[in-house]
Amino acid sequence: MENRKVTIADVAKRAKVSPASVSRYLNGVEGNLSPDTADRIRQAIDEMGYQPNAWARSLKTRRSGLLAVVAADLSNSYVPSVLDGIDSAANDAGYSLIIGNAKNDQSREAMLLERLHQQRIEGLVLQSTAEHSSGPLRSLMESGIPIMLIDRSVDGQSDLDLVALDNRGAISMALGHLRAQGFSQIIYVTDPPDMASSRRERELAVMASRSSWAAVRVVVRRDATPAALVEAIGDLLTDSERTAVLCSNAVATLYALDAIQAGGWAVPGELGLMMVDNPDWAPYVLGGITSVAQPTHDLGRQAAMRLLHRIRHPAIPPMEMRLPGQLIVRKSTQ
Amino acid sequence: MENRKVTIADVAKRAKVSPASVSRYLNGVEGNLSPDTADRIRQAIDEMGYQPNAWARSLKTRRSGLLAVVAADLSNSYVPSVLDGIDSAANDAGYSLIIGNAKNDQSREAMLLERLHQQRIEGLVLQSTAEHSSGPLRSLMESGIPIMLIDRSVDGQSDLDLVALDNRGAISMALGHLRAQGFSQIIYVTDPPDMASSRRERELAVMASRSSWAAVRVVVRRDATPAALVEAIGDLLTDSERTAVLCSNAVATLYALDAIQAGGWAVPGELGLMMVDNPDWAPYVLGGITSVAQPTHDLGRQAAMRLLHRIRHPAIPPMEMRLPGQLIVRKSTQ
DNA sequence: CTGAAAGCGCTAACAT
DNA sequence: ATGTTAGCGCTTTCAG
Repeated sequence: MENRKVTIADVAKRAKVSPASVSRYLNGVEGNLSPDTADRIRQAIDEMGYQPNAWARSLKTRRSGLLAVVAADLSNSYVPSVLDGIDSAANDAGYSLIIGNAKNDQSREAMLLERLHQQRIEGLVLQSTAEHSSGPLRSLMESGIPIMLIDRSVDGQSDLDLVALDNRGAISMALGHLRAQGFSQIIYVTDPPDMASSRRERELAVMASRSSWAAVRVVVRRDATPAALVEAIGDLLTDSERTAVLCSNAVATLYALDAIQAGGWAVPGELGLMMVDNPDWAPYVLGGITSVAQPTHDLGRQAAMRLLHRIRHPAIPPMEMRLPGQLIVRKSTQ
Repeated sequence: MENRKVTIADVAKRAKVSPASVSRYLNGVEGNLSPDTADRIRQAIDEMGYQPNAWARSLKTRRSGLLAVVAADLSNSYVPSVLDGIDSAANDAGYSLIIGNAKNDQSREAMLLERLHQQRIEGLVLQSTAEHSSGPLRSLMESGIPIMLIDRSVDGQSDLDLVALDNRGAISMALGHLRAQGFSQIIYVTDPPDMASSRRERELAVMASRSSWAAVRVVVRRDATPAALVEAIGDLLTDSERTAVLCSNAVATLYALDAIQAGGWAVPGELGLMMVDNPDWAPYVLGGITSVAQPTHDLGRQAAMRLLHRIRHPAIPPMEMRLPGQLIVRKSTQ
């Protein structure tokens, strides 16, 4: 049955009722239909392969059933996992999900946000590429479209909701574990912290620990050459102290693994290793890499649920939600 | 400026022109406007923070600017990579992307497809969970909505486009490499092949190789217990022949790594290992795992570009596009 | 319980 | 070059 242009009117004609009744049937309205008409309508719909047109409906009801996620970088394994959580909550509520990939480019992010605004999304989950709100983001806010920030904040303490890892807690958990394992020197490997509050928070927490425990010697940025990390590790290993590398996330860990392979150091014999994040390969590399797992799936789910709640109750004040990491001890620090 | 309900009519009034002129301005129509009116319109739009309403536009033009991707399982690392490719092509063409996650559940997939149909997507990229076309999928086809299958076919040689890895070629590449490296026994580890033609194609290619090279001794399904794999490997290792494990994808490899860790075998000393797929951790596990890389990003891009092409030219006949894998030799097979 | 009619915001003839 | 008008397909008063 060719349903290219089957409209509610066609169905109505076929069922010998008014378009209004078909609409009522479709929406299961209270003021019920007689069983007879309902039947005829159902039948007509089946026979004609009718599919309601969501645009027309949206135009009238001002609800699109569309949520959007704009991620900083799709190729970071953090994102798909969070996305999975968002998707499941969104779908349970009958929403579809539009996805945007900013590719770590602020102007691209801005363009995406503008497009989504025109698409009349009902809510947005944003892992922002920018420190400060762009024009399109503000425009979205002014239109009263609920926005949930994840992973990273925007404009510091803003008036937007935020769901993110408790970065300070995660770092202190990691450092605590390393200290307990007898490591007395730490090399912290991180991405350049600009543009991502989460990175900055982690790095700050690492630095702050120096006051209570003067063990952190080096912070290496991933924008340095790989050789720089090899050298940094090599330098510290001349000491007699036990040394560990702590990585700010999974991608930074791959970078560190490269250096460790190049340097030929034994883990955990000569060098400890752990990371924030718990990718699926963590148990299998070097016999298992100790991790502070982020509750990524749950984080996405929470964000989406909160967003959906806010869509229904716009008045509730924004809040910051910090999810705890979970220490998973493996061979690389034992 | 509160732009909740700024319409083209409001802008028109403010700019003292007709709605039609504003529309013309928005769409950069040929029959040009005088620089003066254009200016007034631009100004009015700025001042009022006007955002065109995509639904209304779609309703009229019958173009939604929406593409959809429905993936079998978002948590498989294959998907985000392909998605990235699709996203970049879609965005370049000004389309937004709706994403659906079937979670390996056919009925969930069917529900998603129906929702997308109502959303009036202009095209669909589908990694199907089902062997055969569901009602909603057929309905989509009958409505003339272009569909690109990726990774897996549906209904065998169907009348839908397909973009996928050249599985036979990939397997023969892998086997050829193993043979050249002196391995004389192969254990093939795969997911249960039901519901995914790609898995079946790979397994068939492995089995077919037996006629020319009687080296493949065991095929282990991931639905067996982990212990089964340990046992299978243990059994074969009593031989004096060189043995390798070949995994059908990254997830199966994690499973095999578990067994290898449990068995305590040295790679590549006692046991070779390689896989189809090249996840970001491949270089770092066991000193590097030999891979046949899938061109995932390119696969997504090709699929999206072909889809966009088909949207413009519905008449072109469907075709099957097979992308070659690429052998990346690492330590695990040397 | 059901129908008639008025739009939602936009575009595309058709006029002028 | 610009304005008028008639819908796109649906929901929703308001009557009956």
